[in-house]
Amino acid sequence: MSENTNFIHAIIEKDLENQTYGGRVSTRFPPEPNGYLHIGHAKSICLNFGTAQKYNGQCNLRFDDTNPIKEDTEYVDSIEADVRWLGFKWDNLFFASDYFERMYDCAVLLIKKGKAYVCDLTADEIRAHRGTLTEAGRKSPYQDRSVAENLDLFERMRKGEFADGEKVLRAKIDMASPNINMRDPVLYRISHTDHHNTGDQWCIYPMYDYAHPIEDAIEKITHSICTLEFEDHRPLYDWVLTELDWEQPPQQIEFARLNITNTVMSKRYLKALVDEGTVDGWDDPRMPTIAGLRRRGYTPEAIRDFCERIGVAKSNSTVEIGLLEHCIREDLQDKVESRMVVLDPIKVVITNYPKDKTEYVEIENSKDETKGHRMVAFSGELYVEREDFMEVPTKGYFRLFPGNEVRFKGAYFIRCEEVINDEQGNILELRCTYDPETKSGTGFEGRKVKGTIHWVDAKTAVKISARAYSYLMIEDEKGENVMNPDSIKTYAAYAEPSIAESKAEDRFQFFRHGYFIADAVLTTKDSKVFNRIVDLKSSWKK
RNA sequence: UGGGGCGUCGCCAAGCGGUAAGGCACCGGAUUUUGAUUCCGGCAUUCCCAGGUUCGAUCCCUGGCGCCCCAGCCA
Repeated sequence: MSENTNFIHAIIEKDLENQTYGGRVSTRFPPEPNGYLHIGHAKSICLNFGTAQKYNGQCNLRFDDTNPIKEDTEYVDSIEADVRWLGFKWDNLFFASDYFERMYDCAVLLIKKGKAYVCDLTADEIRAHRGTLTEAGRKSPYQDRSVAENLDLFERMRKGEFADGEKVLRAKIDMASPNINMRDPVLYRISHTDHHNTGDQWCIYPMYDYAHPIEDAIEKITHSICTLEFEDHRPLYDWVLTELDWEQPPQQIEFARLNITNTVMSKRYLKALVDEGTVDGWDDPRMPTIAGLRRRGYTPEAIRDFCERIGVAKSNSTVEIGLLEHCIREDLQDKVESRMVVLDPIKVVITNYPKDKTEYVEIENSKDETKGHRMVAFSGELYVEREDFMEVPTKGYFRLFPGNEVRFKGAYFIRCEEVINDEQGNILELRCTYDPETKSGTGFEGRKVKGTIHWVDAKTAVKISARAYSYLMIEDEKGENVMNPDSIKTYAAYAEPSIAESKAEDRFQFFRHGYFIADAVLTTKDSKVFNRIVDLKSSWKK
């Protein structure tokens, strides 16, 4: 699959060479089901599944559902669908919550070893005892409880004898550690909350730092790949597995999470956009979610290619959104057909074309000859793109302007003879003439024109409401991402009739507008000039 | 001046002591029935800075500087 290698592959190859895990490679993608997956997760998905594939290993999809307050089955369903859509198959699907009993047993073991204790301090008190970045913490007054008492208390915690926040189970490590994560971290908290998977079976839930290494170990994961912010947690990850005497413990490896210009990746922020109704939902085409990108017309291939190109390293970086756009253009380039759509129309009347006549001209569906041709209606009344005409051309402009002749794609040379304006000077229509000699395909060589433009026949065109999407976020003067007030634009557009026959997943290329898919659509050729995505959904579907 | 990371072209990113890959962007030029695509060509004497070791350093050492992360009973 991938040609590129990264530092994680290097670690794995060394482990393979040393037979660290008996030649096994096993990874996992462990999302918490508290939101939809976004492009940042795609990087992790491609890394984990891709790495497993590369070394003939295994990769599990595991829901890290240890905090019932934030989790929901809606999210697990969407996550499964998105991973599958991206083109990956998990070897096993697990829920961290399925290991709760086993985790409980491990906690009991730690207590028996004198490595964990029940603490009655309140959250605030624990914080106060933890010390600061530069000062050591103080030990909890409950740190020296007997094993028997801890065992009893922990069991009663599980039985529901205490209220939320009344007690926690803590690891007994080192309150003076320069690494704050090692200052007797909380292992279990009490939360009388129903869990999406275990219902009301539990009222104590394990913390990430305690649960994750056990989850990995149970699944015999060899390389537990996560993001940079967990680097400081690694000593705790290792501590848990060491105290539990796990053989061939997995190793945690961290990489830099993905940042993209003009894009906010924070799940908290994205959820707020959805909850406040700022966007239509998690799958709004402007969202950086997998579901949003899918509606916007992105293909799994393009997203995977993007993840391959950005690489994997440990330095914080921000990839330009242009690279993602390049990937979708390149992918669609040779697998999609072209259609003519005029987003912002100007009427063109061809004065010397026979009244009431309609002829059909042949236009190729793609540069790829195997995709065939179609017949498109052409008559004396047409629409062309407003930006394909300039009443007063700038230097170098070679599309339509008074006195200039251009080719109408697949049809004739057309010359603009006259501009009809209203009192305000707005262009109402263009009076043009055509030259019958110049019909496409006849081999006319008499003269050349510099420009070719697309058009749509006025009588047969279907009227569509096209939605054009721009970036959801833009940078302000300080370089901070802020909401783009013009992230969406609607056009009363015209399209050739064949568009109306396309299906929800069909994608097309619009001349000079980029690409679109039926249910959403498209990205543009040049994001600086034609930065739009067209959503045809609302219009032609009904 | 607690600890953990990171600093190679505008943006990503290889490189791991032997004399700076690749991609995106950008700039030329050729083809072109859409100023697109395709196609050729250009684009870091230099790797955060300063010393040192070495025949030789982006890679090793020392000292600076800059940026990111950590004080949730979130993940």
